[in-house]
Amino acid sequence: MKNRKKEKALDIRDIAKHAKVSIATVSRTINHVSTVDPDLAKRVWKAIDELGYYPNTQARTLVSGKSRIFGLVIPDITNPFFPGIVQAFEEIAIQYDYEILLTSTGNDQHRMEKAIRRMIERQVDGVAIMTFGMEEELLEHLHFRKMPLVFIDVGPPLPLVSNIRIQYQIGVRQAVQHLASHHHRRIAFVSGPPELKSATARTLAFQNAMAEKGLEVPDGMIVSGHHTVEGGLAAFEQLAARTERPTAVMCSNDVSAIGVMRKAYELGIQVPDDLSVIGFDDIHLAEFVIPPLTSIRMSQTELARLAFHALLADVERTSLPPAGTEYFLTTELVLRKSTAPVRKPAAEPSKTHPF
Amino acid sequence: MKNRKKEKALDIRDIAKHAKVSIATVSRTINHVSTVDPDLAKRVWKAIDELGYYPNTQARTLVSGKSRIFGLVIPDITNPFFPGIVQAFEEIAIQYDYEILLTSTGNDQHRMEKAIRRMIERQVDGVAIMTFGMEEELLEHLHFRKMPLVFIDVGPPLPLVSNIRIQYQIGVRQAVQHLASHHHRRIAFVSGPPELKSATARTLAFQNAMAEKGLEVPDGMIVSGHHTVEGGLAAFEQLAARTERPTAVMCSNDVSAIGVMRKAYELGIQVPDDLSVIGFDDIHLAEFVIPPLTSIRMSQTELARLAFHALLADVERTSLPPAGTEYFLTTELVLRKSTAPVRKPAAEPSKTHPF
DNA sequence: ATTGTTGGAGAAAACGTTTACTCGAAGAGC
DNA sequence: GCTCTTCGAGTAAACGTTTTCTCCAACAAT
Repeated sequence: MKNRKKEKALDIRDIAKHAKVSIATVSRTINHVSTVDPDLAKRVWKAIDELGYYPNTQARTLVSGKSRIFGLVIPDITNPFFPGIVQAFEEIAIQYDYEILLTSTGNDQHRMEKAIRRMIERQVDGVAIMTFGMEEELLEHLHFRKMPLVFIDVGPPLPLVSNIRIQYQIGVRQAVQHLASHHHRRIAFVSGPPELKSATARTLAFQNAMAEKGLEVPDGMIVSGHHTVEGGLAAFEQLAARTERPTAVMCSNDVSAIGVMRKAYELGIQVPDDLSVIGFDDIHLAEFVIPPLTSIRMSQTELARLAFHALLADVERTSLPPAGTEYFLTTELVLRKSTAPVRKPAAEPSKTHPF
Repeated sequence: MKNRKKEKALDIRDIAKHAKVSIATVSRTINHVSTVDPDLAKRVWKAIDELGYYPNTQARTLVSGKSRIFGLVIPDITNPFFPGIVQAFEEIAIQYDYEILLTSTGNDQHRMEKAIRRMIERQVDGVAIMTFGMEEELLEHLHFRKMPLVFIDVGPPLPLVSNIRIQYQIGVRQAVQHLASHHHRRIAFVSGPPELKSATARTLAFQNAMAEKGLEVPDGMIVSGHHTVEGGLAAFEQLAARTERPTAVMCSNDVSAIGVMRKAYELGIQVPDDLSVIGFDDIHLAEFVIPPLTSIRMSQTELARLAFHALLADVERTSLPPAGTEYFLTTELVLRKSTAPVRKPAAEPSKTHPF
């Protein structure tokens, strides 16, 4: 009869009894309410320590209505860009005593919906979404529950949701400028998956920048790399088969850039001498691939920081700025060794080290 | 007076009222208890759907005592090996309706303890730990609460905790054999952080394999790469400065191998012609770096699967195997292009493409 | 017909907290 | 010295579920 499955974990009541105070006092002590007598508090802490008590967050959440959990939805944890963000997000969350419920959707609409549903059921206090493509109905549910929301990159223009807008145009313009100044004219673009809004935004930025420079983008010079290494591989294979091969290719993210570099290498095309490559995201590894990859950088730390604070501002309504704010994140070109001036087509094969 | 902060989310009571049944029936319906009348169940589901009800997991957990959350502790999410595991773990967790509380400790003892504490407070049903170095006291708390535990790689030999033992010796032996058959004698090892048990286990496996082959490992031929690119960089710089430079280097993980390849490149040392490099982990990217990295593979999917099932077996005591089981995961060498036969030291510089 | 069984639905008691609310003691003002 | 505040601790009522228990109806067996 006394033999339950588990020994039944320690209660706030056990602490109260042991410290000879009421449970309310224990609760107040734990929550650092100032009105509790220092002597009593000391007794409580002592009891907590001696007995090895851990408060039950679930019970806490149930009554307080705040779970101190933020959901974080990313498309693909396997793409090194996102772990960087997750890490930064976690670091700041810990500081503020928040927990993260992470989910990697693989760009799958259905999994994303499941994830959001689970997050609601777990009573998250808010969710940051890095991947767009969400059903109206789900969004309505979220909205109906007044769930604090922040969309990173490209979100829907809804009244109360915050957005972090990444200013692609800046970095892309710098990149095109850089390439153009090195006499590149035939510049290809390896885009992301077409259903991903942030990918199409990057593509658009590229097209605009090219137009600004008066450069043409012939048909077939924009091809999807699906934001994966394999995608990059396939994309460049396609590009390389053209009669008029591009002298430079910009990629919608770094891992697909790694893919095109690799395919170029396989085909005996030297980067950067025969082909300039520019990535996007500036993942940590970009600096260390061979040759080091020139990339368009956006700060993962800053992105995470903005997202977290947007959420926080929304849940603690007191602090500014209000929900529905737009935040902006700039991008910039960081030059490394994967680009070079365009060469005369008929030149002899290059020597060895590109740097 | 009626104006609460939020509209107060839907209740199980609202559903009961709307479907004209008792809350017990609603609960039973949701939990698929077979005894509920199909007609009533239909009414309940209809109400749930119409009203857009999401059950409150926190309340559920509170009474049932099961949170359906597993903690997952990894050392560094920034190292691509771990995202692979996280992804596999998440996939299988979702299948079983479990949630993951992920934490990346950065090999920091203190952060790890905090993480574990938070996990206990969140009432996780078990935790998988991929990084060892834990205070006795914390372990005792865990043990005291009968928390299901699985250590991945190198865990403490405790009665009721499961362990997944990775059989390094196999892959390492293959690697040394491979190198030896290509006439390498001076083989260096870039190890991981010395405080990481799994890193020292790999180092030990290397030493044993070398001894088996009758190969010497002179002082200074084992140097720490800290399992990071930067560490690999520094490690090889040190190695390259030796009068007797190694002709091959094995690394305790892939990212440090990427570091040594990069440093070699900087120094004008060709991989694989002048230097053979073998990594460890076989991350996805290993196949795509230049040259493709030969590595010692262990299946991330399998690792995650084993860990999850170990935990699951422990929480649902019915199913075998029991808690405290040891699982084994093999490793194997996967050959790519970063190794080659040792060359005569005085040979001329290599041509260009290694493959 | 009467009594047992069975099966399924509802009532009510947990689960471990926070948070009004209550209440007594101590200090201030007259 | 008496009432009026103020302050801090304890009591009790939530929070949204699951789950045990109770109860009633229906059906089987005598």
